[in-house]
Amino acid sequence: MNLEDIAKLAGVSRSTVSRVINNDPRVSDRARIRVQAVIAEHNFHPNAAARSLASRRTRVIGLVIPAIASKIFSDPWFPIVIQGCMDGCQEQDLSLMLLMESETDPHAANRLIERMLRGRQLDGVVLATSLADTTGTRLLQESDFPFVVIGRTTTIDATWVDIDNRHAAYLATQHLLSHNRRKAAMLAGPATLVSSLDRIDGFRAAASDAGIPATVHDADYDQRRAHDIAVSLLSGPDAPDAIFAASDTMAVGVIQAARRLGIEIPRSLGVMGFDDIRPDRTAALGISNIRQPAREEGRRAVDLLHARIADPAHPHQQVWLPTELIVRTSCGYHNNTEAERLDAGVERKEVAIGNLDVD
Amino acid sequence: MNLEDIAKLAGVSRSTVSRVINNDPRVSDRARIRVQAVIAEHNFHPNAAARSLASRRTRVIGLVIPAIASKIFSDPWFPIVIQGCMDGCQEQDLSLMLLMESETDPHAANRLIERMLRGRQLDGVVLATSLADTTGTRLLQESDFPFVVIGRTTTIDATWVDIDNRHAAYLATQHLLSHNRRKAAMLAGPATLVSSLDRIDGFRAAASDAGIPATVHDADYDQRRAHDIAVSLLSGPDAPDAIFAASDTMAVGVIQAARRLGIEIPRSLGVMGFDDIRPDRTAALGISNIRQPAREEGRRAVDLLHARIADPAHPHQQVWLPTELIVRTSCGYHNNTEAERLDAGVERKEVAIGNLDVD
DNA sequence: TTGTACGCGTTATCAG
DNA sequence: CTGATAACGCGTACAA
Repeated sequence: MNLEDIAKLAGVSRSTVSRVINNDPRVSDRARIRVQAVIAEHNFHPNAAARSLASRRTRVIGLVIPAIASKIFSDPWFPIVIQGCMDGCQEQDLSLMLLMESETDPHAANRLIERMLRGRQLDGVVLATSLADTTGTRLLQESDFPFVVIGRTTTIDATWVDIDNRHAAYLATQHLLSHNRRKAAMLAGPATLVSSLDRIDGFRAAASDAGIPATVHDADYDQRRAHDIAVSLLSGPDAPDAIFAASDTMAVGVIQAARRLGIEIPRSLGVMGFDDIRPDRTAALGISNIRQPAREEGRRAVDLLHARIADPAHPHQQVWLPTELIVRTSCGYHNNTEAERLDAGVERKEVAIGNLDVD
Repeated sequence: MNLEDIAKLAGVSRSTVSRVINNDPRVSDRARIRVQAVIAEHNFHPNAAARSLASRRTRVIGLVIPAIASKIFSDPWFPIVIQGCMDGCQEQDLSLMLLMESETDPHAANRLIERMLRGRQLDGVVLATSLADTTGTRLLQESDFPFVVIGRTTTIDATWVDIDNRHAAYLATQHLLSHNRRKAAMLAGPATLVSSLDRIDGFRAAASDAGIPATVHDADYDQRRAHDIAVSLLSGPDAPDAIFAASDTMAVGVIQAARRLGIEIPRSLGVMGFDDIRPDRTAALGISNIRQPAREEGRRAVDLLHARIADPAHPHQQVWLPTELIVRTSCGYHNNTEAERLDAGVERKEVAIGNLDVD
């Protein structure tokens, strides 16, 4: 069943049917109604391939997941971003294709992308995370292929959506150090991500402004590595009494380490997290952190991409999404009101008692 | 740039170029080499839409995520399955499209799928989880549209890949009850999933065979709900001394509850989990559980689908993937060797017994 | 082994 | 507002 068949049944030409399907206003109500009836009756759906062959549009966009993110895949952030992208696609009536770099063969990714681009399978792509190394992005840019990055770009002009990681990390660190801490450490994500660098930046600036010595350690967004590094730091000489983990996952690792070593949180050690993707968990552990609108990041990225596909000549847009400092108890108790609520053991919204159940 | 252009440059006809691209053996080496050179030189990639319009194949498959799974999305199982599907696609040179049911509008999903099917965007779909209610699947079946389910089907004949949830749950429960327990409870996933029902089945059978009273409670794969239910059970009269959580996430909720109530694990309470997607976490908490090959489930599903697309007439295939009982410490200490290792605080490998190789 | 010619199902252009 | 008709880029019988 195709346009021609529908046209015959409705007693009109193929063109008219096409116009009805594409909501072209130049159709009489009479014809439109007849055609719509036939379409509904036969549950007709136009052939996508023929459509995109003729229109040069596929209404499919890709979500490119860098190999590094495949670790992050087990991190809660990523699935939520996917969900956000799907939200956006649903709103814009687009389809979402998943493109993942192979962990083994780094070239496979570029070949895949190239095939997608030049084969015109996709109208555009969302890059799931902004990499410090933008050689991959260059290909897209030179081909004038529409793309949007989740995370700001540093070396090229592009359309992106991001949170202000530097500022957020600054505020987080400021809060972390607000209880007479002497020495700070940060467990950071991989330096290949712009977001990691920004968070490190914010941390360093805040520590410096507070006049507190600080060190940074790459824990690769891994709970276990965070745990191990924390154990090593906390049991070594001149141990830090404040640790900023660049993700909640890593913060949990720190808490596990503290427990193992019998270090009391927040009295002897302040811990700050990042993400708050699963508030139930972080709340249960009392982890103070920065809340990041992961789902909204995905949604907005798709929005921006859709706009960019519609008008590739439009200047690049940059969107900052807000974050929120969530104060719980892992950095210290902050006022009487809170302490009272805690003592009363009432249903604590964002406030948790010092009972740090390990994840 | 298209086939015609390449043909001209190579001094052959369009057909020959097409043959080269599709690895048709009926091409002279001389022509093949010339064509391949031109293709490489111009970095040519055939237009996907034109290809699928002519060949009636898209080389794209869909991964259908039921609305219920959107909660599961934050559960580690799901992202890993996606990864597995991508592995499979990479091997078979397919693309993966994500189809998610809307959480709000249940009909939107069917419309989406219908559009995909009848619009011939997809060669087939993988259904991410087997639902007890198969009305959605009927549509696919009646349309003779190739599909594979992750999770066995109960009311229809279909191709699927699954683990033996019932048997695994039976063994898990058996192990859980192997330390003089008096009363068992299970925190189950939603009854809309076949896997939930199977696990409940296995649990009930094992408890019954052991002559131990047992209750089942729906905790919806949610850590918080599991925690709350566990608190209520454990602080009520006639509290259970053995709890089987149908996911590790829920097991963590139980452990949190036990901690809060000062109940010692495993002495006063045995806890059993399921999944072992993140062995680092479960190992850190000492959770005994069933290990499920999530990534492999995704990969195999794609394999099966690919085969089914190639030969739709082939009888349905059913694949059982093996699980593994992972014994840690949350159900009790099992022998001196292990107890010693634990006391010595050495790195405990996991001890696996009853290795269930089914397949 | 190679080339010709037609068909795949739409969209888009243009004349009416 | 409507209907021919020409692309769109490729696969594939069929003929050579």
